[in-house]
Amino acid sequence: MYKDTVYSAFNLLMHYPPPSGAGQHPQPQPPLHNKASQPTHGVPQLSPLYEHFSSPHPTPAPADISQKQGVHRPLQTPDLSGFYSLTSGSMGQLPHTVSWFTHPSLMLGSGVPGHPAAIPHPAIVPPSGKQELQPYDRTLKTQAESKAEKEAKKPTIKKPLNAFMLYMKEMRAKVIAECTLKESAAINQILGRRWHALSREEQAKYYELARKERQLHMQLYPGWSARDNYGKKKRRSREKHQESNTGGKRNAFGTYPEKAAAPAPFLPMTVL
DNA sequence: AAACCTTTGAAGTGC
DNA sequence: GCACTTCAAAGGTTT
Repeated sequence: MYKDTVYSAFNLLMHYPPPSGAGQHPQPQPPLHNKASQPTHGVPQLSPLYEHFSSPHPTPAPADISQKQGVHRPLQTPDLSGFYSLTSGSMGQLPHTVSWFTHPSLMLGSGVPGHPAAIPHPAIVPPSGKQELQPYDRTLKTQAESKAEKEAKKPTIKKPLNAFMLYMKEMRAKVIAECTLKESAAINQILGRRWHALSREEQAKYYELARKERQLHMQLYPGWSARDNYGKKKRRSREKHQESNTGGKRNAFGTYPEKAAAPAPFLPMTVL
């Protein structure tokens, strides 16, 4: 049950209280994304991403990576999720592997014109692994159906991760290890609280990293829009969620985070 | 099997 | 310009 995990997670939350006082949370950075200012031509300049965060063990440049069969590079498996992640860097130092593992251009995967190699990147995911239609029914399909099918088969270019998503990727394992929880919904609640507990400077690092990720994403996929992925997830009816309107900001599922994040009312005082 | 849950932030839509 | 919606990740849970 979600309640159970949320309640157990609450104990952990108590160790990471948000800054006292409403409105004391670090405010999101001003929009860093300036579409008009982004270059839309030429070879993407990748170096800033690798230079931004210093590391005692510098990550090889992408060109080097593409040639080496290094330990970090999974050549056989298409599932790169483990590599598409911030490494186990501490809060004070962002991992240096973020960008070249994160970014599609560096994975030389499909969807990157000019790259003959075919190492897929998590941001470029194949359509659902459903079986292809057999030849016999091809003649029965209309042109519109064929077109729609073709469209559905296109690999999906995922949205670049925002600052909080990058933070979650880095910290998830740590939180899981601390609280033994695995359920993402509960973990994410904890991460949300910790995110608010970060100083402005600490958050700024993730905002900057996210900005660079967006910038590189735009350079690689000039015509890409978040809209391209709209409607790819089927959703069940959300009507049941909308009745509990508290006036707060509603999330994607029609629920209200402020309400959901409230501590369990019947927690034993001993754990508080 | 696929959506849901849960978080924040970016970006899209509609008025 | 504002309010609302969708999707990014993740993995256990629910439908």
